[in-house]
Amino acid sequence: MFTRILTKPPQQTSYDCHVHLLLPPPKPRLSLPRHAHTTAAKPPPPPEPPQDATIAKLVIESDPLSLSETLTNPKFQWTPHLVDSVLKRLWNHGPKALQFFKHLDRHPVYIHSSSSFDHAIDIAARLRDYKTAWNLVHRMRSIRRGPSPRTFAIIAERYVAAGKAHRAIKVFLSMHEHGCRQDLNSFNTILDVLCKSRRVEMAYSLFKMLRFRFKCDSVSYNVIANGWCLIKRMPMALQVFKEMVERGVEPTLVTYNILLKGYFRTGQLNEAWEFFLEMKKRKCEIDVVTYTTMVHGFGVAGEVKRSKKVFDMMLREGVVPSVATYNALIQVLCKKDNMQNAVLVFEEMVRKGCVPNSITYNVVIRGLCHSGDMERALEFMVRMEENGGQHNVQTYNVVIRYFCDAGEIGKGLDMFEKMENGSCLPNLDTYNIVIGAMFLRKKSTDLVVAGKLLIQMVDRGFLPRKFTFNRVLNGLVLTGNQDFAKEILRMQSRCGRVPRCLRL
DNA sequence: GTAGGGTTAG
Repeated sequence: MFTRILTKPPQQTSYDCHVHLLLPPPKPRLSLPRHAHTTAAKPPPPPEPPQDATIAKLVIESDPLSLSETLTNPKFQWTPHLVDSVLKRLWNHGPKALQFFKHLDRHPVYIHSSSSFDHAIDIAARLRDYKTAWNLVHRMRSIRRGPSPRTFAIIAERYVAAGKAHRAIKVFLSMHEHGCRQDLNSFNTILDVLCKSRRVEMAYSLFKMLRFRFKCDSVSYNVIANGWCLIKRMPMALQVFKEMVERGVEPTLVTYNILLKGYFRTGQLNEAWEFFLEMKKRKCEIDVVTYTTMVHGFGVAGEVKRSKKVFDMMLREGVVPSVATYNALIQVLCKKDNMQNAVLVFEEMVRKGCVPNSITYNVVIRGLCHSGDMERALEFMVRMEENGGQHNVQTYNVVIRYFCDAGEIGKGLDMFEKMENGSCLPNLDTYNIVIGAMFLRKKSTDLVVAGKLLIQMVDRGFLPRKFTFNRVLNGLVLTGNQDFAKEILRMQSRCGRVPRCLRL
């Protein structure tokens, strides 16, 4: 059945309206106004200062060869903040982001700030282009803009994420060779990077090896205890807590909150409650984080009543709920109660003057999508924008996913298209969702779109999984698109570890 | 931006 449909010749279908999106990028539409050519009689009004979104779009659409010239146009008033914003906008188009950074680095007057260097290094390392990353480190040193401990934390984090935890530790140990001092803060940071990436054993060994050299403090112990909690090894977390007390380092409220969260993570609700009571008994100054942990912990475990009780207790005790507290409660109601109540709490927080953030909106939108109410989900998307919250990639991913799951592929693709226009670039998840959806309708033309999306994502510095490549290749071969399949096969062999497009 | 709470699905 499947192959019979797919071997039919491609037909013109309604989705063709989306295809233009996936064709080679259009010629730059954003050209600079040419005031120089206007008659001298009336000087034109001063042009609007270019915003980061406009610049990001310009960078994406412009030819790399003319980019340098474009960026040196005196119209652009470069500031570190503007450059950082543009880099953030281009986060999901790493090669273009680096192109932008490198071209602007040749600007006759403007000099990149250390924070822009850090962003660029982060982007290069995320693309696993370590050569570029280190070149940038040397460049920033040569113009005395760093590198800072922050720079090394970024590089270490990227190495760990790429499965190179040992390189990360080497980076930390060699910081001083790059003119950056090792201190307790940077030690705590490397421990945290390892722990957050679940390399807790390694962090603990490093900690035991160097704890006297750096005179470890409560932060170091908290980082390690939190690491054990993250991988649900409460006995180890408690042991670290014990060691801490034995060595005369005073546990803080942060320590208690970490352990409390650990009990919830491991599903030990009674222990969590006992621990909370103990905290109260010891006159520990319980704060909003403690309560948020409880509201979330009980709620996601299905104990909605207890979750609400804790929320009320918090109000009685005069602790003011934060956005995170409301987000926790709303999420709990979305998942374990019903959407009416979740929306009621949303309205209540607004009434009380607590401003919902993008996480709040995304939680509500996801809940509405999940309950099948796409219409209200879209209403909340509008509301989000009206209240100054920009849709982020998570917002789009949720809505696109649910449209596709509901079989409304066209609406999903419309949303995907809207993202590009609204200056929110798709990330790896988005591509996986949309490419996956191209197999649902069993249409031969959908597979061509899948192929084009695959090429686009590689161009933008994402490495698709082997599974994705094979799936698209098989689909194209089965539908008689041999030539296109060959093109994708060539791309696959080219893209290896570092995408070709990175070589500037 | 040295540590703790809130967005991912099945």
